[in-house]
Amino acid sequence: MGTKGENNRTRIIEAADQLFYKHGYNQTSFSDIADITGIPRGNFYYYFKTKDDILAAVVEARVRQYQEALVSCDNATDNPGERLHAFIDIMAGTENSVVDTGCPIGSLCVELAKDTEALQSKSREVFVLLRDWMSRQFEEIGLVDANEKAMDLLSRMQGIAVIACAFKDSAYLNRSVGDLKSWINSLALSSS
Amino acid sequence: MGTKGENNRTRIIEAADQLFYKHGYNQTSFSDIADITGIPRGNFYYYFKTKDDILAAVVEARVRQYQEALVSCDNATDNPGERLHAFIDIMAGTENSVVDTGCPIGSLCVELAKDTEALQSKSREVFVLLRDWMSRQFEEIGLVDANEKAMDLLSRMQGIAVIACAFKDSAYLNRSVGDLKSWINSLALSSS
DNA sequence: ACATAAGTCATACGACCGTCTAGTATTTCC
DNA sequence: GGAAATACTAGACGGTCGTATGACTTATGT
Repeated sequence: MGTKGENNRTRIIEAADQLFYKHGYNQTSFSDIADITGIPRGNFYYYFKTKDDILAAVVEARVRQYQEALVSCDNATDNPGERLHAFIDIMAGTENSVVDTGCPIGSLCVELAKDTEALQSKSREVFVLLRDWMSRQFEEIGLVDANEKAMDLLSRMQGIAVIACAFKDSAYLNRSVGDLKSWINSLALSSS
Repeated sequence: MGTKGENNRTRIIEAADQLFYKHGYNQTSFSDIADITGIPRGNFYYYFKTKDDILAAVVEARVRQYQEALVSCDNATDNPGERLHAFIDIMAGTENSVVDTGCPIGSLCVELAKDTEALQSKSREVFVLLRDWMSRQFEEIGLVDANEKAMDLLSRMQGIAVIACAFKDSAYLNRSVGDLKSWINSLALSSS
């Protein structure tokens, strides 16, 4: 495949990524993507056979992107608690987007839970990546129920995103991010 | 307005309520509602001028329904902690639906956050009702930050719903409901 | 009883959806 | 330098969407 082909493909994925987040998967049309990229609507079929294929490519791009983010959390410090803090700060850093539109991962999963099972399990892949990484951090802290704590952390972050978005309340988001970090600190203390 | 007219109107709202939950607002068409109710699609315009009007009616119906549920929580016991437990049990009682489709309130709010502001603030009304009621319970417990605790409880319930739904994990939901009740108990203890 | 309104219905509109195809450029390689 | 493969384009298809309208039927009030 030539460079131009790869380039167009990538631009479609990037535009779709934004739009799936800002307007949802079902509410994003090929025309919307065409308007942003300048690539005519009719020839998306050349790059992707179906809209579902675009979703799969977007999810795979997000997985790669979060993998990189987790690596930089890993490199930032040797302390697993601080690593988790660093990850939480990623969400806090996108405060405005979260309040406007919710969590990109969570909102996609919830939307696709109302669609086909195939789309749903695809969208779950990002959550699985995060959960496994979080579980590894809690393990390193020394918790026996690391996997459960990972689910809890994921859950609390999702709850914060939903409520901050529903109430358009960034003050709540910031307070809760602080609470979350304190919770992690208390877990680290109690296991040492 | 005659009784037959009211009857059809109500049947439309009830069918829309189900469908907005199971398939989402945007993914529910007038045809879908027509198929369930048997009322011809073209005919909806008589009862509701726009689709947004149907949403407003559905949200108002949900507010009334939750108001009744909260009254029955109020009547069940004088202990505010137990009242909160009773409310949590409502979610636990719909376990299968939550795992399949998520929280009816939260998923609607997140979906409509990607639409117009008008739809968004309408859908928020249910959350406001619950938050205020929860806040009153925490006040009665004796907490000075009752409103913040109400937001936290709402948030944790939403997080549980999102994660249980995304991972299709009802075991996680049940464990977390238990954790939530313990958390409420510990709040009640620490303030007495 | 009859006029007026409320309720019901079938049909159609224009717009947009995701998908597909037939054809045109462009590159690759013998 | 010409053929074969690859990259790209534009237009059109059948379908469904939310909305609107005009006519028909039933109920209401006098």
